[in-house]
Amino acid sequence: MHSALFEYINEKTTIDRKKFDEFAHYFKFANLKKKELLLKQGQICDKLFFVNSGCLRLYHLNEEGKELTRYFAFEGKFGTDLTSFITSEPAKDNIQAIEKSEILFVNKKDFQHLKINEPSINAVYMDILEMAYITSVKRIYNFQGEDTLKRLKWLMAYQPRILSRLPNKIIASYLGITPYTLSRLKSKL
Amino acid sequence: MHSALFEYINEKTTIDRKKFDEFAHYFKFANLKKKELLLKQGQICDKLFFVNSGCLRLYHLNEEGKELTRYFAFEGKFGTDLTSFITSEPAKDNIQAIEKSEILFVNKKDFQHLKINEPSINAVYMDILEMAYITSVKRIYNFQGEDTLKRLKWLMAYQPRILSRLPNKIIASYLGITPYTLSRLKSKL
DNA sequence: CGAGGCCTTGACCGCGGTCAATGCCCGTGG
DNA sequence: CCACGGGCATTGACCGCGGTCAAGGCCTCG
Repeated sequence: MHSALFEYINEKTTIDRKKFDEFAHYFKFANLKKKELLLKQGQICDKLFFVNSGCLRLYHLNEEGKELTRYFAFEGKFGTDLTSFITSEPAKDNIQAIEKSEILFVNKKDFQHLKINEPSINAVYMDILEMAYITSVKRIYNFQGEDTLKRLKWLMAYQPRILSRLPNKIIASYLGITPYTLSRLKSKL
Repeated sequence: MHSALFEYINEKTTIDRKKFDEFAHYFKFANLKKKELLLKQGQICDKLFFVNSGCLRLYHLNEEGKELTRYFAFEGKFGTDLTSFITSEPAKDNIQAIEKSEILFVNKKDFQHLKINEPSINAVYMDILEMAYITSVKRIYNFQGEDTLKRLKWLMAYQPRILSRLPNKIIASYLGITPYTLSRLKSKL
């Protein structure tokens, strides 16, 4: 149940299984139905989620009611509204299981305790932050001054899983375009 | 010369001046002329920069030769191509002093040494990362599905310094629009 | 005082959004 | 197991935002 998490941590830093088993119980298990919501925008996000199987997405509704997807977390990855987790301010995003999913989750309090007492967890948090930052910056490059066709091609090149696995409606909201435009782009290939 | 840096660190964590003075020499001083380049895109960024006075910007040229600004670092802030600093891959951005500036800079090697041996520096790095992440995510919200007028209004509300201090050409490249459009937007108020 | 860069404005145009219609797929219940 | 309904994908017609290009005025700096 916790082995994917162990592998994740063991990849980022060095930890033996015995040590891991001592604190693994802080990470609780949950089963999610398709489309189940883990967090609503406006709530404070005080948990980290680790995806065992399935897929989470972060999205929000803007003023016009348009749905905008910001991030996907697939199996073997962490996902959360990090901004809210860091600042304890209301989250801008909803967190939703796109597919039937199995996850582990940990409280912010427990996690901070671990961060101080377990060097491996501190290293993992640093890594989560660094990767989250790098991913965000890539998206900025992609949005700033690139047309929709380039954005789609970038997605094809670097995140093909998203294209093959998720419905067009959600892909479009991730690219910041309408499903109509995405459909036309794909026909141009 | 190092007092602004001391204040920065002292704000994020607790440190006494004596301790600070022991390692402050790792942060070297430099004087920059207006428009001077600190880093060219394609080089590996192995330094952190702290702005004592003036202003740095990060920007790159895309395939069509259009200039896109990603970030500004004003006095009292750190600025660097964090992605390249973290991964040691070639930087996507140029780093340039927009105005005559005074900065401190520290090598990645020295900084990593400090990060391990000085808890305050470790805390500062964590804070730099968290703030950089949060700032990036805000820009994503702003680019994804918002029109140019909203982007400008957001800038007026949250980063008025940029508007009052920097030339329109650079502001436009930060917003991902042309100077022509920015000019028209401003006339609409 | 001259030259070059920046800001502004007008004319034009094309990309991408909106709206409507159609067809397809898939899940659900009889 | 089949029939139905609703959501998703596609496509056409239309339009408006924002980009491009050209021209003119102003300010700055050499």
